Amino acid sequence: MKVTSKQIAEICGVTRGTVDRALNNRPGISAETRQKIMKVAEELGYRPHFLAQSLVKGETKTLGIVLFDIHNRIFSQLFHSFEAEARKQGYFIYLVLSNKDKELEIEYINSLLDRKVDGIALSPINKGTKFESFLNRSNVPILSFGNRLSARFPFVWIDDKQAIKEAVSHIVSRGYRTFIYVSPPLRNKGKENIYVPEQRHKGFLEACKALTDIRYHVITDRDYLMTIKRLVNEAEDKPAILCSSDIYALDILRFLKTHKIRVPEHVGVMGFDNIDILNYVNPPLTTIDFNVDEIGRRSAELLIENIKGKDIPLRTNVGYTIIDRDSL
Amino acid sequence: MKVTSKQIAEICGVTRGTVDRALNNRPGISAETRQKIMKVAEELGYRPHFLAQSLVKGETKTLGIVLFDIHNRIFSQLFHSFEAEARKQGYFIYLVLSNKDKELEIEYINSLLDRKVDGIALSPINKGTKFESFLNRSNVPILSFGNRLSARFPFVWIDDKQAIKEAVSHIVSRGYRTFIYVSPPLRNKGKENIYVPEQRHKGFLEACKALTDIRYHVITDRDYLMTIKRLVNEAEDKPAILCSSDIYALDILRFLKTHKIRVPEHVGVMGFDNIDILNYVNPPLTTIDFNVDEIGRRSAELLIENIKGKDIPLRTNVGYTIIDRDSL
DNA sequence: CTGTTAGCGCGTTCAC
DNA sequence: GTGAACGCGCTAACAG
Repeated sequence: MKVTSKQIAEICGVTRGTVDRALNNRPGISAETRQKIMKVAEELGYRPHFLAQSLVKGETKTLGIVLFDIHNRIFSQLFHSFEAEARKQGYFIYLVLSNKDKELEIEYINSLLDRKVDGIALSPINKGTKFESFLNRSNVPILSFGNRLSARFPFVWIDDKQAIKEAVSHIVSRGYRTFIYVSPPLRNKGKENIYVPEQRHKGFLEACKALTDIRYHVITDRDYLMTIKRLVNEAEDKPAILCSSDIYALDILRFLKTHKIRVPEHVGVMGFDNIDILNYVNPPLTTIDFNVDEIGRRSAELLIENIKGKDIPLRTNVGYTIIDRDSL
Repeated sequence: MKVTSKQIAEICGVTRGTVDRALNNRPGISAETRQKIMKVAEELGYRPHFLAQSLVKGETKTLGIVLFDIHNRIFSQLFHSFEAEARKQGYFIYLVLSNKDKELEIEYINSLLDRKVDGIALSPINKGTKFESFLNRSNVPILSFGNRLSARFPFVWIDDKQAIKEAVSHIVSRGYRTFIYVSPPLRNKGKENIYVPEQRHKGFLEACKALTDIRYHVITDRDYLMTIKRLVNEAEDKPAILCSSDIYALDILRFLKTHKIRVPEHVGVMGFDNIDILNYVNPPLTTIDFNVDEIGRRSAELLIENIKGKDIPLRTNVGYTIIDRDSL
């Protein structure tokens, strides 16, 4: 079943060196013996032993990708385009899921390194200098997306801060003057890598502070729905609820519906991410779309370039667009 | 940076054989030298070279999983539990996406075999004896889910046929007598592996034929929405639309809403799969839930058992439940 | 042109 | 207890 180059050598009455020259069409071999070897190899269905090749070449043509969440559509979509691009270039992918477990993430990265991946793409949940020096010791190219590490690691994502600012402008242009901003908890700031929600939050604050005649609230509670209800009731004019991700917006839309609060008549809602299920939601949600496929593709592309020794940009932003629908 | 057992041997003034005995705590070594070696290994941050180990051991502790679709929530969820179980047992996963491309699927499987994975979990898009003899030549355990191969390959899934039959009973118990069944195209039957839609379709037909005083239509067109509209208009009594998957149901709900056809007042709708986004849809969709996590977990578990030489069942069904909501 | 040799890093007999 | 030697399957540099 498993035929080796040694066997082919014996059958052809030559040595493995010669077989190798034929198989990898290298110079220094007569057309005649080459043909013969190729024919035998073909007949026997010879396939090189990838591990043995990797061992001697020092490269595995394998990438590791570490995600903290696969249920989030963004990441499964991102994986899809990452994998497609990597495959085109002959790379296979180990996909590992850290589930936002910081220790597991480190354990996984160690295992990937043990397995000699040529590079790692990472949506990190760890942060800080200790973690980064751990990464630096690895000696393989590492690229990040989603949450960011320090400027030393190439990062592919969108400009969250700017995007939120534009969202605020957009909402203001719709006539709103009262904002409710919904974000995941931000208190783990020191411990966990929550770059994305932080950036979006900062963007929101900066946008508001640059405006006059604006009221705004930031909600980061776990049971944010009750807080929202209270704020909506207390509001003097029609408020806009800006969500740091569509998932919150969906939850809120459902909640408002059960409480007979109408969107956009009584309150405006805007999301972020444009996850595909928005197609089936009512009312159609205004949100921010960004090119996830591009993030995946570029990440693979850049990581591989880096593996091949090229310098790559430390920051790559992909585009985004406000998708104007009926919830504002 | 990369420290080998050879280096440790030199430092400790012993040979690699001895180092190996210490590292893999095997007998035949004095406690003293063992301690010394372990200490040095620790200090140098020694990590065994996984490829070299794999090469000599003949196992890679790596599984391949081939999916034809990652955008389908079912599969990303399935991967999640598959990976978690595999990880517990020390396996890493190559995730490859065939995108329903039959040739790509074969190419991928070949590459996985080249890379000496210990086993493959497959949601096949190919079918037939030729494909299966190709798989058989591989000599590694192969397990399937989703679409099925012949009885020679272990299969982990649900009993689609029985589930649909129960769905029909459920709908009948709600008083419906007219059915519209929506399925993906079935004409590729000979070429492509469409086991799941076939089984569900068969189940539907069998259920209907066992009943009297029942009218039913099966729709497999690409633009099924127009057909549905026509059928709903022509129906003498209130029809139930049974969908072979939730995605159709969502599309249909949206379509009906834009045409002012009310659910369930004018027409009933039922889905299949209970994808998580149903939480945000209105009206809440009646559907069939099945234990996807269990499929992923069991698949990994069984595949690994098989790798270890155990016999495993050729068919494993996980449970399902009808989720009764408000669309019927 | 082809054969020989020496690794890649590790596991596993054998002797001593 | 420890060392020496061979093999996993392949690549590559050096002779001839």
